[in-house]
Amino acid sequence: MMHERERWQLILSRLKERGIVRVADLVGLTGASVATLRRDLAKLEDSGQLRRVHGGAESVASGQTALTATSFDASQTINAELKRAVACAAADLCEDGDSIILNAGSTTWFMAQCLRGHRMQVLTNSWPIAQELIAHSANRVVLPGGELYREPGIILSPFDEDAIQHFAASKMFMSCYAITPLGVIESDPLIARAEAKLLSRTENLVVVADSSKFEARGNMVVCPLSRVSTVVTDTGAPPQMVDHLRSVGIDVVLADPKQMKVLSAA
Amino acid sequence: MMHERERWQLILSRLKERGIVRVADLVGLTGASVATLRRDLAKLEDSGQLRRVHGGAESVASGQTALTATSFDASQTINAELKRAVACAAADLCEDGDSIILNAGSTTWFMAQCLRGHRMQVLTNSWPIAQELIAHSANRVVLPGGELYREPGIILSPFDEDAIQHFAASKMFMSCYAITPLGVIESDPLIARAEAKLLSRTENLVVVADSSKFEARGNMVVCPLSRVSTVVTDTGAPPQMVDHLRSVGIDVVLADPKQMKVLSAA
DNA sequence: TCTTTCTTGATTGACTGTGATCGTTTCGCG
DNA sequence: CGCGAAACGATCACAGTCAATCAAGAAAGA
Repeated sequence: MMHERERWQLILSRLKERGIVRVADLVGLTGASVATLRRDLAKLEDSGQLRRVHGGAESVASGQTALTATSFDASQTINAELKRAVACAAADLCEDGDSIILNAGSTTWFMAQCLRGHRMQVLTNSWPIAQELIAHSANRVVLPGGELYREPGIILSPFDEDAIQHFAASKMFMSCYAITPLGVIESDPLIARAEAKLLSRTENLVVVADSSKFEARGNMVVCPLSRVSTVVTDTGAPPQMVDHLRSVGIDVVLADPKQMKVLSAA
Repeated sequence: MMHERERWQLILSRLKERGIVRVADLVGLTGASVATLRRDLAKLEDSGQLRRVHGGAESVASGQTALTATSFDASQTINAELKRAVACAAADLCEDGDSIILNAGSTTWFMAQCLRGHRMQVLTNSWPIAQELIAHSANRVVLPGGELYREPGIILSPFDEDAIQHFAASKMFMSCYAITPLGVIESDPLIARAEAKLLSRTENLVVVADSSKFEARGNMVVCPLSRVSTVVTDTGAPPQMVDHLRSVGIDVVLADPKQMKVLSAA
């Protein structure tokens, strides 16, 4: 006999994977009866952890917010090796005593893991990054005000007044949806706005983007390339794109995922 | 025969491995009787090290960091029963759709646990409360901007500009250091200031304070009693203090820790 | 040694979660 | 539009679990 909470965990994890579950599937998955599973779904809906639909339940995240951002755990698995290498190389650009900004993103989250030994001031609008830094590093953490969106773990605010207007950073490390000759691209207007707001607190923008980010996609331009000081990517980046970036005066750092260390810096 | 502490260690380590333990499992694991193990679980829950559920107990930090555990171990052990009763009674004052404020405090943290079924907007400057609400409830969470202080898990900012200036709450629930005829008392000036700032976003102040909070101590007055609408405390509160609060027009709710439900409301 | 206190284990009645069975509602297809 | 199949909510009986109580044993102190 499986415990109630175990079933809940199982249901929620399955829901996270697929976005929707059917009661019949859950019967096979948990071994419980349909009546019990219906009760489970009712309770989980009461506590807001899913939304029931006819035939099963769907993830509450998909319909709850207007954000198009993907769930954090999901994006974490895509190109994890590349992102880790890029994050590691970016972390090498930091020094103790710096004040830096990390926007919400999987690459910056990997970067936060590389900052365990550092002692800096870090401004971030990402809940998981703040969590990582507070729990496992000596860095000071500053947060912007706003609503905490559950599923992407991002703090967003529609207002301009904010305590972070008093924050001055030596560098901002920005993870993005894509980077093209038009500039740094995001897919969601609210997120783009939040990143632009963070960007106003520094003059030095370091874009961290693994080589898959050089495809043109997305539609919200956060800032033009002229605003970018440095791009940290991996050795798989398209050479003509690297050349172009360098031709407009951007430092490009290429991290080798095999060696997990910096190979070249323009 | 196994010693009490050995069992506790065993229970907690098992809880760390899996996210959940059943009483029946523990019988086989420790050799003790179910009655003893129930008592163990009750004690461990009182000290905040796990959460009892029907059939056993689950990890209090499912997917969370050690932050909540470390920051609340100290205050959680003090009057946990009273605080839980007070928190539960205070949660009954909330309705779905409300916008409320919870300041950082152990009583308000217990209260957050009572809000699992609710659907409200909650503004809080407490990291562990935000964590609890995001992970286990359907409530929306709003955070003020500022620095996140590690050990108490509080977000503080020396500046006035903040996105929360756009927040309007129907109620604020305030946990405090003490409450005296002079008003609501805190021990730290920075915390007092943060609470005063939160307080400015609502007209309705509900102070949640177990009966031990009526001793005069501390030195920072957050606000006078005239600002207080309601006090939620337990049946152990000094009668003359209850009378005095009522004489100045404050609603007093007395929660009975034995029955875990509201007995009287003035 | 005797007493006091604490811990333990068994018993009781009440409660909760579970699964099966109803009748009803909803969905999908012709 | 109407029909059948599937899904749903309500209800009931059963099993497992819970809190309270009491008695027995162990540990600590006088």
